[in-house]
Amino acid sequence: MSLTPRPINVTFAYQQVAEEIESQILRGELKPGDQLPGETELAQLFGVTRSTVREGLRHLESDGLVHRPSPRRLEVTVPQADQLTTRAGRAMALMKVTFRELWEVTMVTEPLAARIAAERASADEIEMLQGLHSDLVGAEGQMARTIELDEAFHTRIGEMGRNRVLGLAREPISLLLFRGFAQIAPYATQFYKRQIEAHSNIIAAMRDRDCDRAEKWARMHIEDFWRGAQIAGLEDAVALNPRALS
Amino acid sequence: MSLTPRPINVTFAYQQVAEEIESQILRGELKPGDQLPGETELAQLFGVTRSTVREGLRHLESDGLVHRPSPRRLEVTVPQADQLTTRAGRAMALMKVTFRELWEVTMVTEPLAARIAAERASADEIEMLQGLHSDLVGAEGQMARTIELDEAFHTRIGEMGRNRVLGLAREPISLLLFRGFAQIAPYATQFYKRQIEAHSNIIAAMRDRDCDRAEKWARMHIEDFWRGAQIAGLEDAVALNPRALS
DNA sequence: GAATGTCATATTGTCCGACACTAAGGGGTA
DNA sequence: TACCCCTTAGTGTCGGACAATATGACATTC
Repeated sequence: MSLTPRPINVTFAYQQVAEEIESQILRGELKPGDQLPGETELAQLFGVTRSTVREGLRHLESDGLVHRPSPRRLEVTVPQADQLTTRAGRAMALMKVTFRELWEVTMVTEPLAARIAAERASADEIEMLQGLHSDLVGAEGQMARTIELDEAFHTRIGEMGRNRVLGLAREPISLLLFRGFAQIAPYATQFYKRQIEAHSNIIAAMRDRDCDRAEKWARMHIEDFWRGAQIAGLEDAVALNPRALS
Repeated sequence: MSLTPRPINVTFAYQQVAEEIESQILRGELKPGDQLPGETELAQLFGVTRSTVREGLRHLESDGLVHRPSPRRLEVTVPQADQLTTRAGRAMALMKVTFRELWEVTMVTEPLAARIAAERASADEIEMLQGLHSDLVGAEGQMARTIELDEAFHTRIGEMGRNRVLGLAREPISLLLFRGFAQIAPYATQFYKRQIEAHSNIIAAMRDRDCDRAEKWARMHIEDFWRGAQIAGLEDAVALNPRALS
């Protein structure tokens, strides 16, 4: 006879506190913006000590489900995108993902981002993107600034399609991938120029609301990046931790 | 004159504890698997109380950077995929993303997953996938089980391409999207049959190592899903919280 | 009346000390 | 060696304490 291996897990008090509050948030009984009672009150509500409540709150805080605008206010909130980005990026860095893995996914996300951005971006947004691009052109030679602006360029496109799911999915990936720029540039002299050209073409396509063209140029842009990575011999190199730069 | 709005942030002791340990992990000084000192020792190391250390540890624990195999062991670990999935899924549910957003991204991730799976999966893995599919066929009529198996089918394909970045990116999305199955099936009678057919064709293409065909069928599969969603009027409906089912 | 300044209060961040429970390792026995 | 018992250290939880300070109420000034 086989005993079903159900991993029994003792749930400690602080976990139960966190789970209970989390559950109420997910069930919609607590809505983002709602303010929670003080720690002392929560403690007697749950029948535990304040220390225990605090540990549970740290958990929720780190999950991004609650946050403190000021030390005295504790309110429910929806997890912030940048928090998720940080976490996912950290995880990918720690699991030592390769540039190949990052690139394969980027090959489909960036073209999609460009396509829906071309379809939905406002004229103002396109102009802002043009501004960003101009800054990038002006920053030639300054590696750190170039990377920063390149990232910003792609992030903006990712936001312009008004698809939050895509935004969430592509951000940590592109952040890690485009950091590779620094390692590629020295090897491929034409590289920089072609990146600039691709950016220009993407913006032009967006101005014309030509989704197909925007998508195509984005794809070529990322393909180009890969060629650079190959020249630099980075295909199966481990992507750097974004944190390492800041 | 404009005052630069520098958001002053006091960092509390428990945050500093967490940040210090986190930083050492990210810098590689602490490697996954390493065991950390006890709370009491950490407390005197950092010059704070045990309570303070504990709050910091809860933070790291929730981040998935450390975990306790048993209450007595505290070791460094790389964030687990399912943890990230849960978090991202929760976030998307709370920000009330629509099926359209989920679908748009899925339209590029699943074809990619099928393509690289067809290229890299072992014969055994393809057989296991076939097994999963057979179970799915056998589960006709049982909605909950059908959804569960459908999710598993897609997850497996996502893993078979051996691209962890894709795995991380697509999992929370597909989880949320395929839950919509339950809402679609009642409206579209042909729907179920066509999903089954698509799955079969994907497996067949994988057997032939025909990447293009696998990709094509995956795309058609997801397009089909969208047609179903349109019939059910779900395009801009908010995706359900996965938690709501469990 | 609006803006500014003062003050009392409640709540947080941190500390200390304590205790029950149990996982882990040590030593003894078969 | 393999098994069992026992000691011990470390965790989870508790209760209480205190300084610092955000907050809202109130008083003052223009």
